[in-house]
Amino acid sequence: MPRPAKHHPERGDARTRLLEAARDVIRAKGFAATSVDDLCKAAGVSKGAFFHHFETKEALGVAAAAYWAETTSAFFANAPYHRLDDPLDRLFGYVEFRKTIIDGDPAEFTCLVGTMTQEVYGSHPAIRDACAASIFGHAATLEPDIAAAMAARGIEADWTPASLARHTQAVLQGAFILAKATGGREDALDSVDHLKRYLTLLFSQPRSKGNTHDGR
Amino acid sequence: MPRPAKHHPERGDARTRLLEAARDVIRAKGFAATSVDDLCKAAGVSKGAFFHHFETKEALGVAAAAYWAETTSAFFANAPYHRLDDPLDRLFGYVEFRKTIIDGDPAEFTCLVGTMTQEVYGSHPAIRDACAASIFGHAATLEPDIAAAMAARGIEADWTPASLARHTQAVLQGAFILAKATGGREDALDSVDHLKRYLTLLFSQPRSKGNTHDGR
DNA sequence: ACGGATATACCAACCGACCGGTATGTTTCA
DNA sequence: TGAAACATACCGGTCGGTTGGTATATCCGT
Repeated sequence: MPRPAKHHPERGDARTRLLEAARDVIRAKGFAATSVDDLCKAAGVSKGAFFHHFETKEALGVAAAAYWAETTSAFFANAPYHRLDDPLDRLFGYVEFRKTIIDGDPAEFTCLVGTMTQEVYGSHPAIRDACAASIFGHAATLEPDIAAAMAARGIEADWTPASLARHTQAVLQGAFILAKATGGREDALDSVDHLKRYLTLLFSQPRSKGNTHDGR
Repeated sequence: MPRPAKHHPERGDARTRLLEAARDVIRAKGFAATSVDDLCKAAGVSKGAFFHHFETKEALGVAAAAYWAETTSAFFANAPYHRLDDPLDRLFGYVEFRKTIIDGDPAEFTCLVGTMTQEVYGSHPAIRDACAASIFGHAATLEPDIAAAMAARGIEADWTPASLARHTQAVLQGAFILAKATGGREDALDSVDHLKRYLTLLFSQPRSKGNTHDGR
C-alpha cells in the first residue's frame, strides 16, 4: 500500500500535526490525562510515528512548549498594537489585545505553558523549564515599552519593568484559572480590567515631580 | 454524607489521612498523575479503605476540595489581621498574611483547588465545581472589608467589591504559577507586591467623582 | 543513467506495568 | 451480633514504550 510521502521538508508533516494536537488536547485535558494514543488519534497518526518524532511523552511536552513559544511570539509580534507610537499606548494596546483573545471555550484561549507548568513542575523539570522559558520570554517582550513609558514620564519607581511585565502574566494566568472555574469569561475579563486600572494609576501617579499629562 | 463517629480515634481515621495525603500529593504531582495507590501509600491505608470511604477517585477529588475549603477557611478566620480595626487595614493585613505564607516549596504554599481546577475543569465537572466553590467562597470573605473600606473613604468606583476580591485571587493564583515556573518565590512575592500597590493606589484615589482616569 | 546502499518517515502489532475498581474477606466496636 | 472500618487478592483495560517491518527519498560509485 503506497502512502503519499512528502518528506524532504525539514519538519515532517506528522510532527507538526502532533504538536498541534498536543496544543489542543493538553489544553483541554491536561498533560497527564492526555495519553499518547489520544494524541495520535487527534493527529491522525500512528503510535510508531509518535515515537519516531519524540523519544518519550515528556519530550513531546518539551517540544509542545517550544512550539507554543514559537507560534505565540509570532502571533503577538504581528498584532496591530505594535504600530502605536507611544510606548504606554502599546502597553495598553497589548492588554486590550489580550482581552479580545479571551473568547470562546477556555481550552481555546488559555495558556498551554501555564497549564503544563502547574501540572508537571515537580515531576517533569524539562517541561517546566521549557514552559518557564515561554512565559518569561513573552513577559520580556513587554519590558522595553514599560521602560520607555517610565522614562518618558519620569517615573521613579520601587518596581522594575521586568517585575511589572511578569505581573501582567501573573494576572492573565490567574484570570485563566477563574475562567476555568466558572466556565465563563467575565471574571477573567474583570481581572484584566483591574490590571488596566493598575497600569493607568501607575503611569498617572508621578513619584518624583508634578507632571500633568493626560491620564491615558 | 455526614461523618460517621470515630470508633477508634487513634491517629485520625483513614478518611482524614487520605484527604491530607490528597492535599499534599496532588499539590506536588497533580490530580491525574496521582494514582489511588499513591494516595493509599501516602496515607498508610489499604486500597479497600480508599474505596470504602470514596466511591471513585473523582469523589475523592471533590472531597479533597471540600476539605481544603474547610481547613483553609478556618486557617484564615483565625489569622491575626482580623483583629485590626480599620477594614482597609484588614484588607492589607490579608495580603501581607498571604505573602508570609509563600515560603518553602511550591507544593507547600500553592493552592490545591487552583491546581485541580486548571487540570480537571473539562473532564471532571464535579471537582471543578467543588474547587470553584472554594475559590469564590474564599474571595467572598474579603468583600465586606472592601465594601466597608470603600464606604469609609467615599469611593465611587466602576468596579465592585466582588470583582476586586476575585482579582486578588487571580493575582495569587497567577503568582503561584510563576513560582512553579521558576522554582523560587521571588516573582510570586513581587506580583503580590504589585497587588498591594494597586490597592494602595485604588484607596488613595480622590474620593469625588472628578478623577480623570478613563481606564479604557 | 542506474542500481544498490543508506536514511527517513511512517505503521500495525505487541508487551509488561500499572491503572481504577471489585470481590471477598477479617477486625473493631457500639 | 450487626454494621462500619478496614485489609488482601485480584481483574480487565489502558498506559508509555518497543519491535519489526514497509515505502519512499537521497547519495554515490560506476
